[in-house]
Amino acid sequence: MSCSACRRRRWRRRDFNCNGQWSVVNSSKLDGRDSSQGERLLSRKRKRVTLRDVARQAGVSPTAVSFAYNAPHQLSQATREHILDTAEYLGYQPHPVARTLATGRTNAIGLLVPTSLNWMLHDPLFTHFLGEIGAACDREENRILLASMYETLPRDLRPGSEPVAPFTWLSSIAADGFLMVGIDRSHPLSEAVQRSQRPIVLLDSASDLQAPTFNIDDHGGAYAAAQHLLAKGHREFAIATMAPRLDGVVIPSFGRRVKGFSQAVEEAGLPPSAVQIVHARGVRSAGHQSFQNIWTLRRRPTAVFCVSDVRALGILSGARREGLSVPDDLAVVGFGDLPDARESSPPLTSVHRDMDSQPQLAIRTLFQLINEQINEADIASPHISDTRLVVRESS
Amino acid sequence: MSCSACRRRRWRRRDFNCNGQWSVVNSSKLDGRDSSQGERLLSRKRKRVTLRDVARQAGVSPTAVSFAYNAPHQLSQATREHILDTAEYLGYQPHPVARTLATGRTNAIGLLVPTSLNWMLHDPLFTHFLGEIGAACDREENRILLASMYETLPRDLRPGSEPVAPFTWLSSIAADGFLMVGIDRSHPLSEAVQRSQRPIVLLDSASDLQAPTFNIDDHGGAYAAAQHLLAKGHREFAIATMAPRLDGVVIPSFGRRVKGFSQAVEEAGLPPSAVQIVHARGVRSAGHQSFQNIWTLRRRPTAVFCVSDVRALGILSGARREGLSVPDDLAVVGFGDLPDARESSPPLTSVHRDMDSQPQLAIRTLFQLINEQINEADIASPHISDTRLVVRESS
DNA sequence: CGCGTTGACTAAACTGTTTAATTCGCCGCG
DNA sequence: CGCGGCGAATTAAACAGTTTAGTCAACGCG
Repeated sequence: MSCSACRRRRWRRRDFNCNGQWSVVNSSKLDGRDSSQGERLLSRKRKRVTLRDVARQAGVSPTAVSFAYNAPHQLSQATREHILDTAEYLGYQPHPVARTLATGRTNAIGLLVPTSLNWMLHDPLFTHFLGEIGAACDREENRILLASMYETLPRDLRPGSEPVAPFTWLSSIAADGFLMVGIDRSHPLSEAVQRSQRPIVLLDSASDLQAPTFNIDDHGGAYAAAQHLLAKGHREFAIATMAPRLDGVVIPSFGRRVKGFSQAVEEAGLPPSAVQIVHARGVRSAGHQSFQNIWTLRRRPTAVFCVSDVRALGILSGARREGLSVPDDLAVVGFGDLPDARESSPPLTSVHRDMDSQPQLAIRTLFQLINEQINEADIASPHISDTRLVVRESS
Repeated sequence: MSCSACRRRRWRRRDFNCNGQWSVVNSSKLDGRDSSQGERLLSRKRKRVTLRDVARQAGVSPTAVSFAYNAPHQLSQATREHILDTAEYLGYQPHPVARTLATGRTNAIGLLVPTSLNWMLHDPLFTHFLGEIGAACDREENRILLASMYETLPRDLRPGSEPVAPFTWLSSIAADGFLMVGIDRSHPLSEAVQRSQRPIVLLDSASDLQAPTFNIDDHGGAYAAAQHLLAKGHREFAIATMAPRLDGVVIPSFGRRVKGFSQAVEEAGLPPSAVQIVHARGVRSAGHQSFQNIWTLRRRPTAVFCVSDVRALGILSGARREGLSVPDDLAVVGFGDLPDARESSPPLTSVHRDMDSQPQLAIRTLFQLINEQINEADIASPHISDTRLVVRESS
């Protein structure tokens, strides 16, 4: 356990003797740990061990310590080991933030969502995206910084507490690039994010930002759903969607779906009143709420189109609870074709979208932008992937 | 649009004239934006506008610029507005990392998981936790930094690529505190995290760390499940759990559940061979896999206990696909009592755990530690909340 | 008139790393 | 013996903010 470097070289700092020091360390390792824990409980503010402390103790320059970790070939083997030993002895922990400041890399990507985190994380589609993004981050040894843009909405859109200023908000997001999911062009923060000069990729959004965009054919999928229901003879429809601006958040893909469905109905020669739109906030709970709203409409629809599968599944279970028969009393069509849609009773008719490759493409593009392997200009945008209706027993 | 401050006061820097400057800005605002975008496409490395640039341009000290944002009352109204105008004009964006370095706050909490992010994010229980944590972060205006400890596992545990050194790993996690979920004491990184001197809270873990721990009564819940099945007359059991160390990760709560179940069976006087353990990797897919594994056992069990509900639900659908009757051909009991457990067909018997208050308590404790409102020593630990068996039709 | 106070603002130190440029000694070579 | 080159380690300058301890002038007051 003696420090080989010390035998071969005299370090500047005379009072540091490897052999002596190490014998002390070895004998009191456990006690040392315990006592430091005690101190820690007394005061968290204990001065942190910095790279400079290690350098001083080891009798080398700070640069040498940095090299010991980041550029081993710049140092002789002996010095390197001596430094690492010293660092271990002092309990040195590098400061992530300082390192980031100097290198310019945070090794994190910012995942920005328009709603509250709570809301988004209860949406199975989003958590599925998160899984795909996680897989990519696993590969790149990056982290996900999950941040909600909800707090920054002005007071009139989001009743409640004061909005967080874009300045304050952005200046606390340390990420190398941003993946924005479900962002509408009306969002007051999107321009600020763009100005931050970091790479951005958009997913399921509507935006004027100069950034690669990955969407799906919301309009076409919803249009097909309406055609299907019209062919089945339905003439009275409901669309179940999110509370519009009630929470201040606009999810653009939902809007496109509503438009697509309505357009098909209109083109079939039916009056606009044939489509009634019901709103419900929440995610998981929105289904039940939506069902109530539909069932208490004066003109009861015979078919309901939901902007997401979670809502549709909730309506199914609401209908079951009410003793209704799906599809005879009410036909239900969802959007997204979650795995659960196949397993529900009855199995849910839904607009299928590719849940995997779209986010994969987006996150890969983001990493390529961050690593400067590609240029924004190289990307044909927006990238729109197909949707198709999968008919099952619920319609 | 003229700068009121300029009218009242002469700024040191003579070549900055608010009125003149502003007229230029106004007339070329769009062009300016466009050309800057062009530049940006050419080189991302364009020098960033710093606080010092703003100070120079505005003819004030850097301190004043900082005050303009962070301590407005220290400055006269006029100066403050002048600075903000100048900052806006230059397109100043504060640097999150520099700010963090100086203040010592990242406004992010590190959520550390033992598996790959991909794995964890497909687990509905975990994403539910994530939702609760997200809600707390919404309130505290914090972000979630999602980081996987999987990469740091040594090669012999995790075949594949080289492990990331704890040093490197930790030095890229910029968080004010850590919430660790499902961490086993055997994990090589947990000690390193503790040494980072930042607050830690553990959830569903097994650990020697000096940190508040929030667990549930895994052993008791599994024990009750076994008793229930024994009372129903079952004598041949299977336990469906995760691949043990095959992916190198040990989830301690799963282990406790296996132990609890086995112990009850043993205490009933049955031989150890009455409990066969089947392993499956994956999360969502693990259910189907588990079912296959169970159904091909030489001695077929009549009842299966799953360490999680996802697995149990997968087994249900596997059995359905095979044309089996649950519970007649195979009784199924899950653990966790997810909302989906009530909706499955047949509804799933499961060990109920409180999914909400446990993570809420954990995250609240973490924020209190970070804000130094409480001390580690104040917390009675480990905190263990009750579980209870909810019997439904699957058993 | 001298003294203490207040308001507005600044200089300098501080946060903890990385990295480009440089020095220093040593070795081999012409 | 001088010189080029090399390996090892150092110096100093970033990185981009915050914060402490002031300075300085104006002001009120006894």
